[in-house]
Amino acid sequence: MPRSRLTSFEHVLLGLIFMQPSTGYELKRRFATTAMGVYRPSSGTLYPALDRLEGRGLLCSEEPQSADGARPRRRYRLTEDGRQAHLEWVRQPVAPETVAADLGLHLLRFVMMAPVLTADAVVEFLVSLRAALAGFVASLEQSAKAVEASGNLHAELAVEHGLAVYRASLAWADVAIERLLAGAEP
Amino acid sequence: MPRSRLTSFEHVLLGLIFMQPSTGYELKRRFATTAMGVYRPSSGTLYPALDRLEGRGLLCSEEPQSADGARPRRRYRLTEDGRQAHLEWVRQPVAPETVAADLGLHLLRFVMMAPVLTADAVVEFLVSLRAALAGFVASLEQSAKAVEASGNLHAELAVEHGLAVYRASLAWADVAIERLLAGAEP
DNA sequence: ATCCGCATGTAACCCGTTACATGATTCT
DNA sequence: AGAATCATGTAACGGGTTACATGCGGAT
Repeated sequence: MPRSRLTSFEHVLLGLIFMQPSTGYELKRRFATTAMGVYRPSSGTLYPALDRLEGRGLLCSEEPQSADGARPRRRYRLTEDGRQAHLEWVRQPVAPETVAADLGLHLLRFVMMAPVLTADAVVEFLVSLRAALAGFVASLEQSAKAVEASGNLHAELAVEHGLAVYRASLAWADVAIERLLAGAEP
Repeated sequence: MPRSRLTSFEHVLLGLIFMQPSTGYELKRRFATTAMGVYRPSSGTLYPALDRLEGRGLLCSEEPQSADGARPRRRYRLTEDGRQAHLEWVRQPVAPETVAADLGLHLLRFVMMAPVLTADAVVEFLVSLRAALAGFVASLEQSAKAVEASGNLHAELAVEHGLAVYRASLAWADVAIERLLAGAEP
C-alpha cells in the first residue's frame, strides 16, 4: 500500500507527461533544456519515480518494442486516474503559508494550468497568489523594522534582498493578471 | 566513519551556534522568529543533526545540569575544529552554477560573514555573486527568447517571473556593494 | 482542571543523491 | 580506435519528514 500523497516531483512528472507522453530520457532532456534547468533529476531519482507512478496506476507504458535490437524505449502516458490526480493537483488553491518556500512549484502549477483550466480559474489562482505574496511581503517588512533596530548591517541587507525579490514577484503577479485579462476579453 | 561533507543544514547550525551558543530549543526559536522563518526544522531534524556534529567533534555541550529537577537543557558551543569548519564554509567562493538553486544559502553565508571576514573579502564575495547572478539572468534571457517563439503565454510569463526576480537580486547586489564600500572608507 | 508552551528526544519510513553497470550508435 | 551521447536501470547510504513519547510549569 503506497503512502497517501505524491511528492512534488511526482506531481511535476505527471504534469510533464500529461502535456506530452515521454520516455525517461526525454523527461531528463526537458528538465535540462527548459527554464526548469536549475533542477536536473538523476536516473536514480527519475526511473524509480516513474516506477512508483506506474505502480499506483497513474501512468502506463506500452511494453517497449526494441526496434531492431536497439535499447528499448519505454514511453509513458497518463491513465485516467493519472489525469484525475493531475487535475486535482493543478486545481489546488494557493496555500498562503507555503508560498514563500514553494514559489517555484506554484509557478509550475501556473504553467500547467494553461490547457486544463478556464481563463477565469487561472486569474483566480493568480489573485490568490498575489494576495499570499502581499502577505509575505508585509511580514518581511516587520522583520526589516526589527533588524534595522539591531544594527546588523548584513542581516539588514539580507532582509532587504528578500523584500526586493518578493516585491518583484508581487509586481509580476499584477502584470500577469492584466495580461491574462487583456487576452481573455478583447 | 562519517561521510566526508556536512549538509547545508549542518553548516547553518554551525554558523548559528558560532554566533551564539544555544540549546536545541533556542535554535528552533531562532529559525522560527528570524527572517529564516520559511524553514522550521522539526525535532527529528534538529536533534540528530546536533548529535552528528557533536559526534564529529565540531560541537561540544556541557553535561546538562538540571537546575532543581527541571528538564536538563543542553547548550552547544563550537569546538576549535567546529570553528575551522565554519570558517572554511564561510570563505568558500561563490559557485556560479549553483547560485540560482542555492541563493538563500549564499545569503545566509553573507549574513554570517560579518564577524569573521574582512570588509574586502565580503565585497569580493558580493562581486562574484553579482557576476553569477548576471550570468544566470543572461541565460534566462535566452530562455525567454525561445519561449516567446513557442507562443505559450503561461510559460512566457513564468520565465518573465524568473527574470524579474533575478534582476531584483542583481540590483540588490549592486546596492549592497555600494553600501559596504561607503561604510568601509568614509 | 486542563490545555498550551517549554524542552528534548526516538523510531519508522521513504525519497533523493551518488555511484556504478550496461550496451548501442554516432562523432572525431 | 576511442570518446561522447543516447538510454535505462540498480544498490547503498543517509538525512528529512512525520508521528509519537515524556514531563514540567504556567495560564484560562
